[in-house]
Amino acid sequence: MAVTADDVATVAGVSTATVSRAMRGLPRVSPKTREKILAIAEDLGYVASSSASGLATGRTRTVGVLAPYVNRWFFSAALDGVCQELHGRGYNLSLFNLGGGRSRNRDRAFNRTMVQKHIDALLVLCTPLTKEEIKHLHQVDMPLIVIGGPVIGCSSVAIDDYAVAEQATNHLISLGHKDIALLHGDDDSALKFAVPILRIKGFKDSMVRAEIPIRKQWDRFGDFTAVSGRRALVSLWEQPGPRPTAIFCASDEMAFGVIFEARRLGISVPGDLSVIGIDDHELSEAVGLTTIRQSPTDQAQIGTKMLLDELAGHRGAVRTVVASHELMVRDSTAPLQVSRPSHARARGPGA
Amino acid sequence: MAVTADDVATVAGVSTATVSRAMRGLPRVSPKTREKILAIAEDLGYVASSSASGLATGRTRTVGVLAPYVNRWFFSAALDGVCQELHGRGYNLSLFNLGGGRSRNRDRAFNRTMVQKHIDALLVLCTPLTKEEIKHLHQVDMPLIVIGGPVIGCSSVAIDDYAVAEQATNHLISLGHKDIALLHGDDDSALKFAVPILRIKGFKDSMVRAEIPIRKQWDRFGDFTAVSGRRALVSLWEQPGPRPTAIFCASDEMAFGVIFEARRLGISVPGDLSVIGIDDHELSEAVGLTTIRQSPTDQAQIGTKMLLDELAGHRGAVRTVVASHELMVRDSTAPLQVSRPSHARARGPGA
DNA sequence: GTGAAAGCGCTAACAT
DNA sequence: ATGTTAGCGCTTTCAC
Repeated sequence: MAVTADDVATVAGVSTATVSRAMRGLPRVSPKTREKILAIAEDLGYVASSSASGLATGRTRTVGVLAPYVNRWFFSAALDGVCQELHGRGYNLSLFNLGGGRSRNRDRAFNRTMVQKHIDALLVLCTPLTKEEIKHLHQVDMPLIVIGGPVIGCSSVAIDDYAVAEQATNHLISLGHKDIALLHGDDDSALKFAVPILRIKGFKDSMVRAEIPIRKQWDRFGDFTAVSGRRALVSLWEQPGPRPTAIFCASDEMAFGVIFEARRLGISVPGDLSVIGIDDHELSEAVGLTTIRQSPTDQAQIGTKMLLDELAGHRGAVRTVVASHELMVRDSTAPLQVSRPSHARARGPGA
Repeated sequence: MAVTADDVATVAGVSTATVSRAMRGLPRVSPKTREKILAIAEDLGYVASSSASGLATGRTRTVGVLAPYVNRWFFSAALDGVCQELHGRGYNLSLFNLGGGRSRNRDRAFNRTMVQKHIDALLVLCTPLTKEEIKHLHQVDMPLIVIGGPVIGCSSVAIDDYAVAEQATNHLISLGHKDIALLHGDDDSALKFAVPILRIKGFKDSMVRAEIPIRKQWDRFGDFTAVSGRRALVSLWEQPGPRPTAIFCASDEMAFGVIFEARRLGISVPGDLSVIGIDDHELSEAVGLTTIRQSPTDQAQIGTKMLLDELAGHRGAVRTVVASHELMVRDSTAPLQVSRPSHARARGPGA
């Protein structure tokens, strides 16, 4: 089990200092000795203890990732981006999951503790943070980047959520729609997470600019899941009065829910209802969902690279970057049918 | 930055040993002293260096997770399970992503190196491993568990993939289907991963037992993604000759692809084609997909618990467990229509 | 180019 | 109940 640098040194007939230098590719070791040491290390299965070198150098070669979820589209895609970048650079990844809805405060403090003295840099994935938490993060003096949403006082890599929502809404408007419902996400209202708010604002401003009235009765809350999308459509269709001809969904997963439920209710998409999402989820193409593409993987990769560059000594490497987005027009949106039949049921599911 | 146990000790007027005991809740510290030390530590923002304590104890309080992907359903769900269990137990999670398809061998060796001297236990997520890799894992003498698939010589937590495939197939057969296509996953053939193979075998044995001929021309390969499901259906429908009335998909994501593409092609599900999957993906209910449910989250949680129990001194805690599964009948499967119209196109997408 | 020695910050016997 | 002391395994001056 415990094969140490001493063991290698003894076998090689050199000192541990030389072993250390040889293993890390430092100069001041003759090619011959290095080769010999490397061979012996390989042979003995020697791997430097990260605890020991961490203690000696003050560096753990580990980047921490703070995430509220790990199994939702944005977060798992971003995690993949982090892994990709960390890879060849020889860094480890330490994952801190805040556990989304469940177990709020106590665990958060716990995590703050765990983070310290353990990692060289921290990447925060689109987490709603309290003011106090932000303060704590700054106290821990290490490179820090936020992915997927702006946080005051922190550098971040994210799309311009306001512009994205605006563009999505304009797409609907340009197709002639005026009766547009809004399905917004708001899964952490207490913490005032910026992303849902920005998307709502983008939608509303766009409507106002086009002089289209926003109907409050077509406003629905979702939690970024497909299930909440289904619920929203049902409640929209159950309510008396006129019905929207289009719906702006703040995320693709909610848009999926709307589309799947529409099929059940016999509502034709895009015949009766145009649906647009935001994200370009991996299933969106297969579903034929019109959406605005963003790449959490790319964003996370960029953020990780900045962190690593900063650690490598490039001061100022970590900075705020606005990531790109792109409208993907597919089959779920269509021009408004001027004279369309009333929203009668067409047929049962799958018929 | 560097507030050490010494600092706390000095302020508190005690020795570092007492600080260490107090911080870790060990006995042999008077309640008064403990309280005082805890207060000062809190005040100074003291957190023990994990490198230092790791070096001193030989334990890092970190569990490693080895995964081929982090952004696919099974893996991200499992990761969530690991996080949940690790949480309150004060353990950290170190993530090693093998990077799925890209960059095969070199990186794998790299990871093996990183793993050692860094973690106390290892959880392997459903990874196709070479014989040599398995050998290496055993050499690293630490608790080890595999989630989601059997690996020779290792304890594992997984469903009985053979039985699951059998049950799914039997469901189709019991509905009267005889013309059943097979869409199997096989994303890592070179490494002979057991799961796809077991699922294929379960399907075939079930067919043979029911004395139903297996038609080779209805066999399709997929890679567990929706896109591959779409492709499979297209090629199935393009080919001349009779068409299947049902399709067994080795994963829900591939089944999604089949269903979405069916809609495009005007094939009614389940009218013309019954579709069954395996997994019970988070979107399956919304899609109305009949499937066999498994919970990677639960499996990972069980596996992690065993690992932690073993580390806590319960020898024999790590062992092989067969996880449960359950048939979820929804809207994508139906009894065979004895006299059905030919597979004519019904209408365009979304119409 | 290589070695000796002094830590890094903690833990764990052993004293007291 | 508390302090003293000796490492844990590596890195890093500083000599040679």
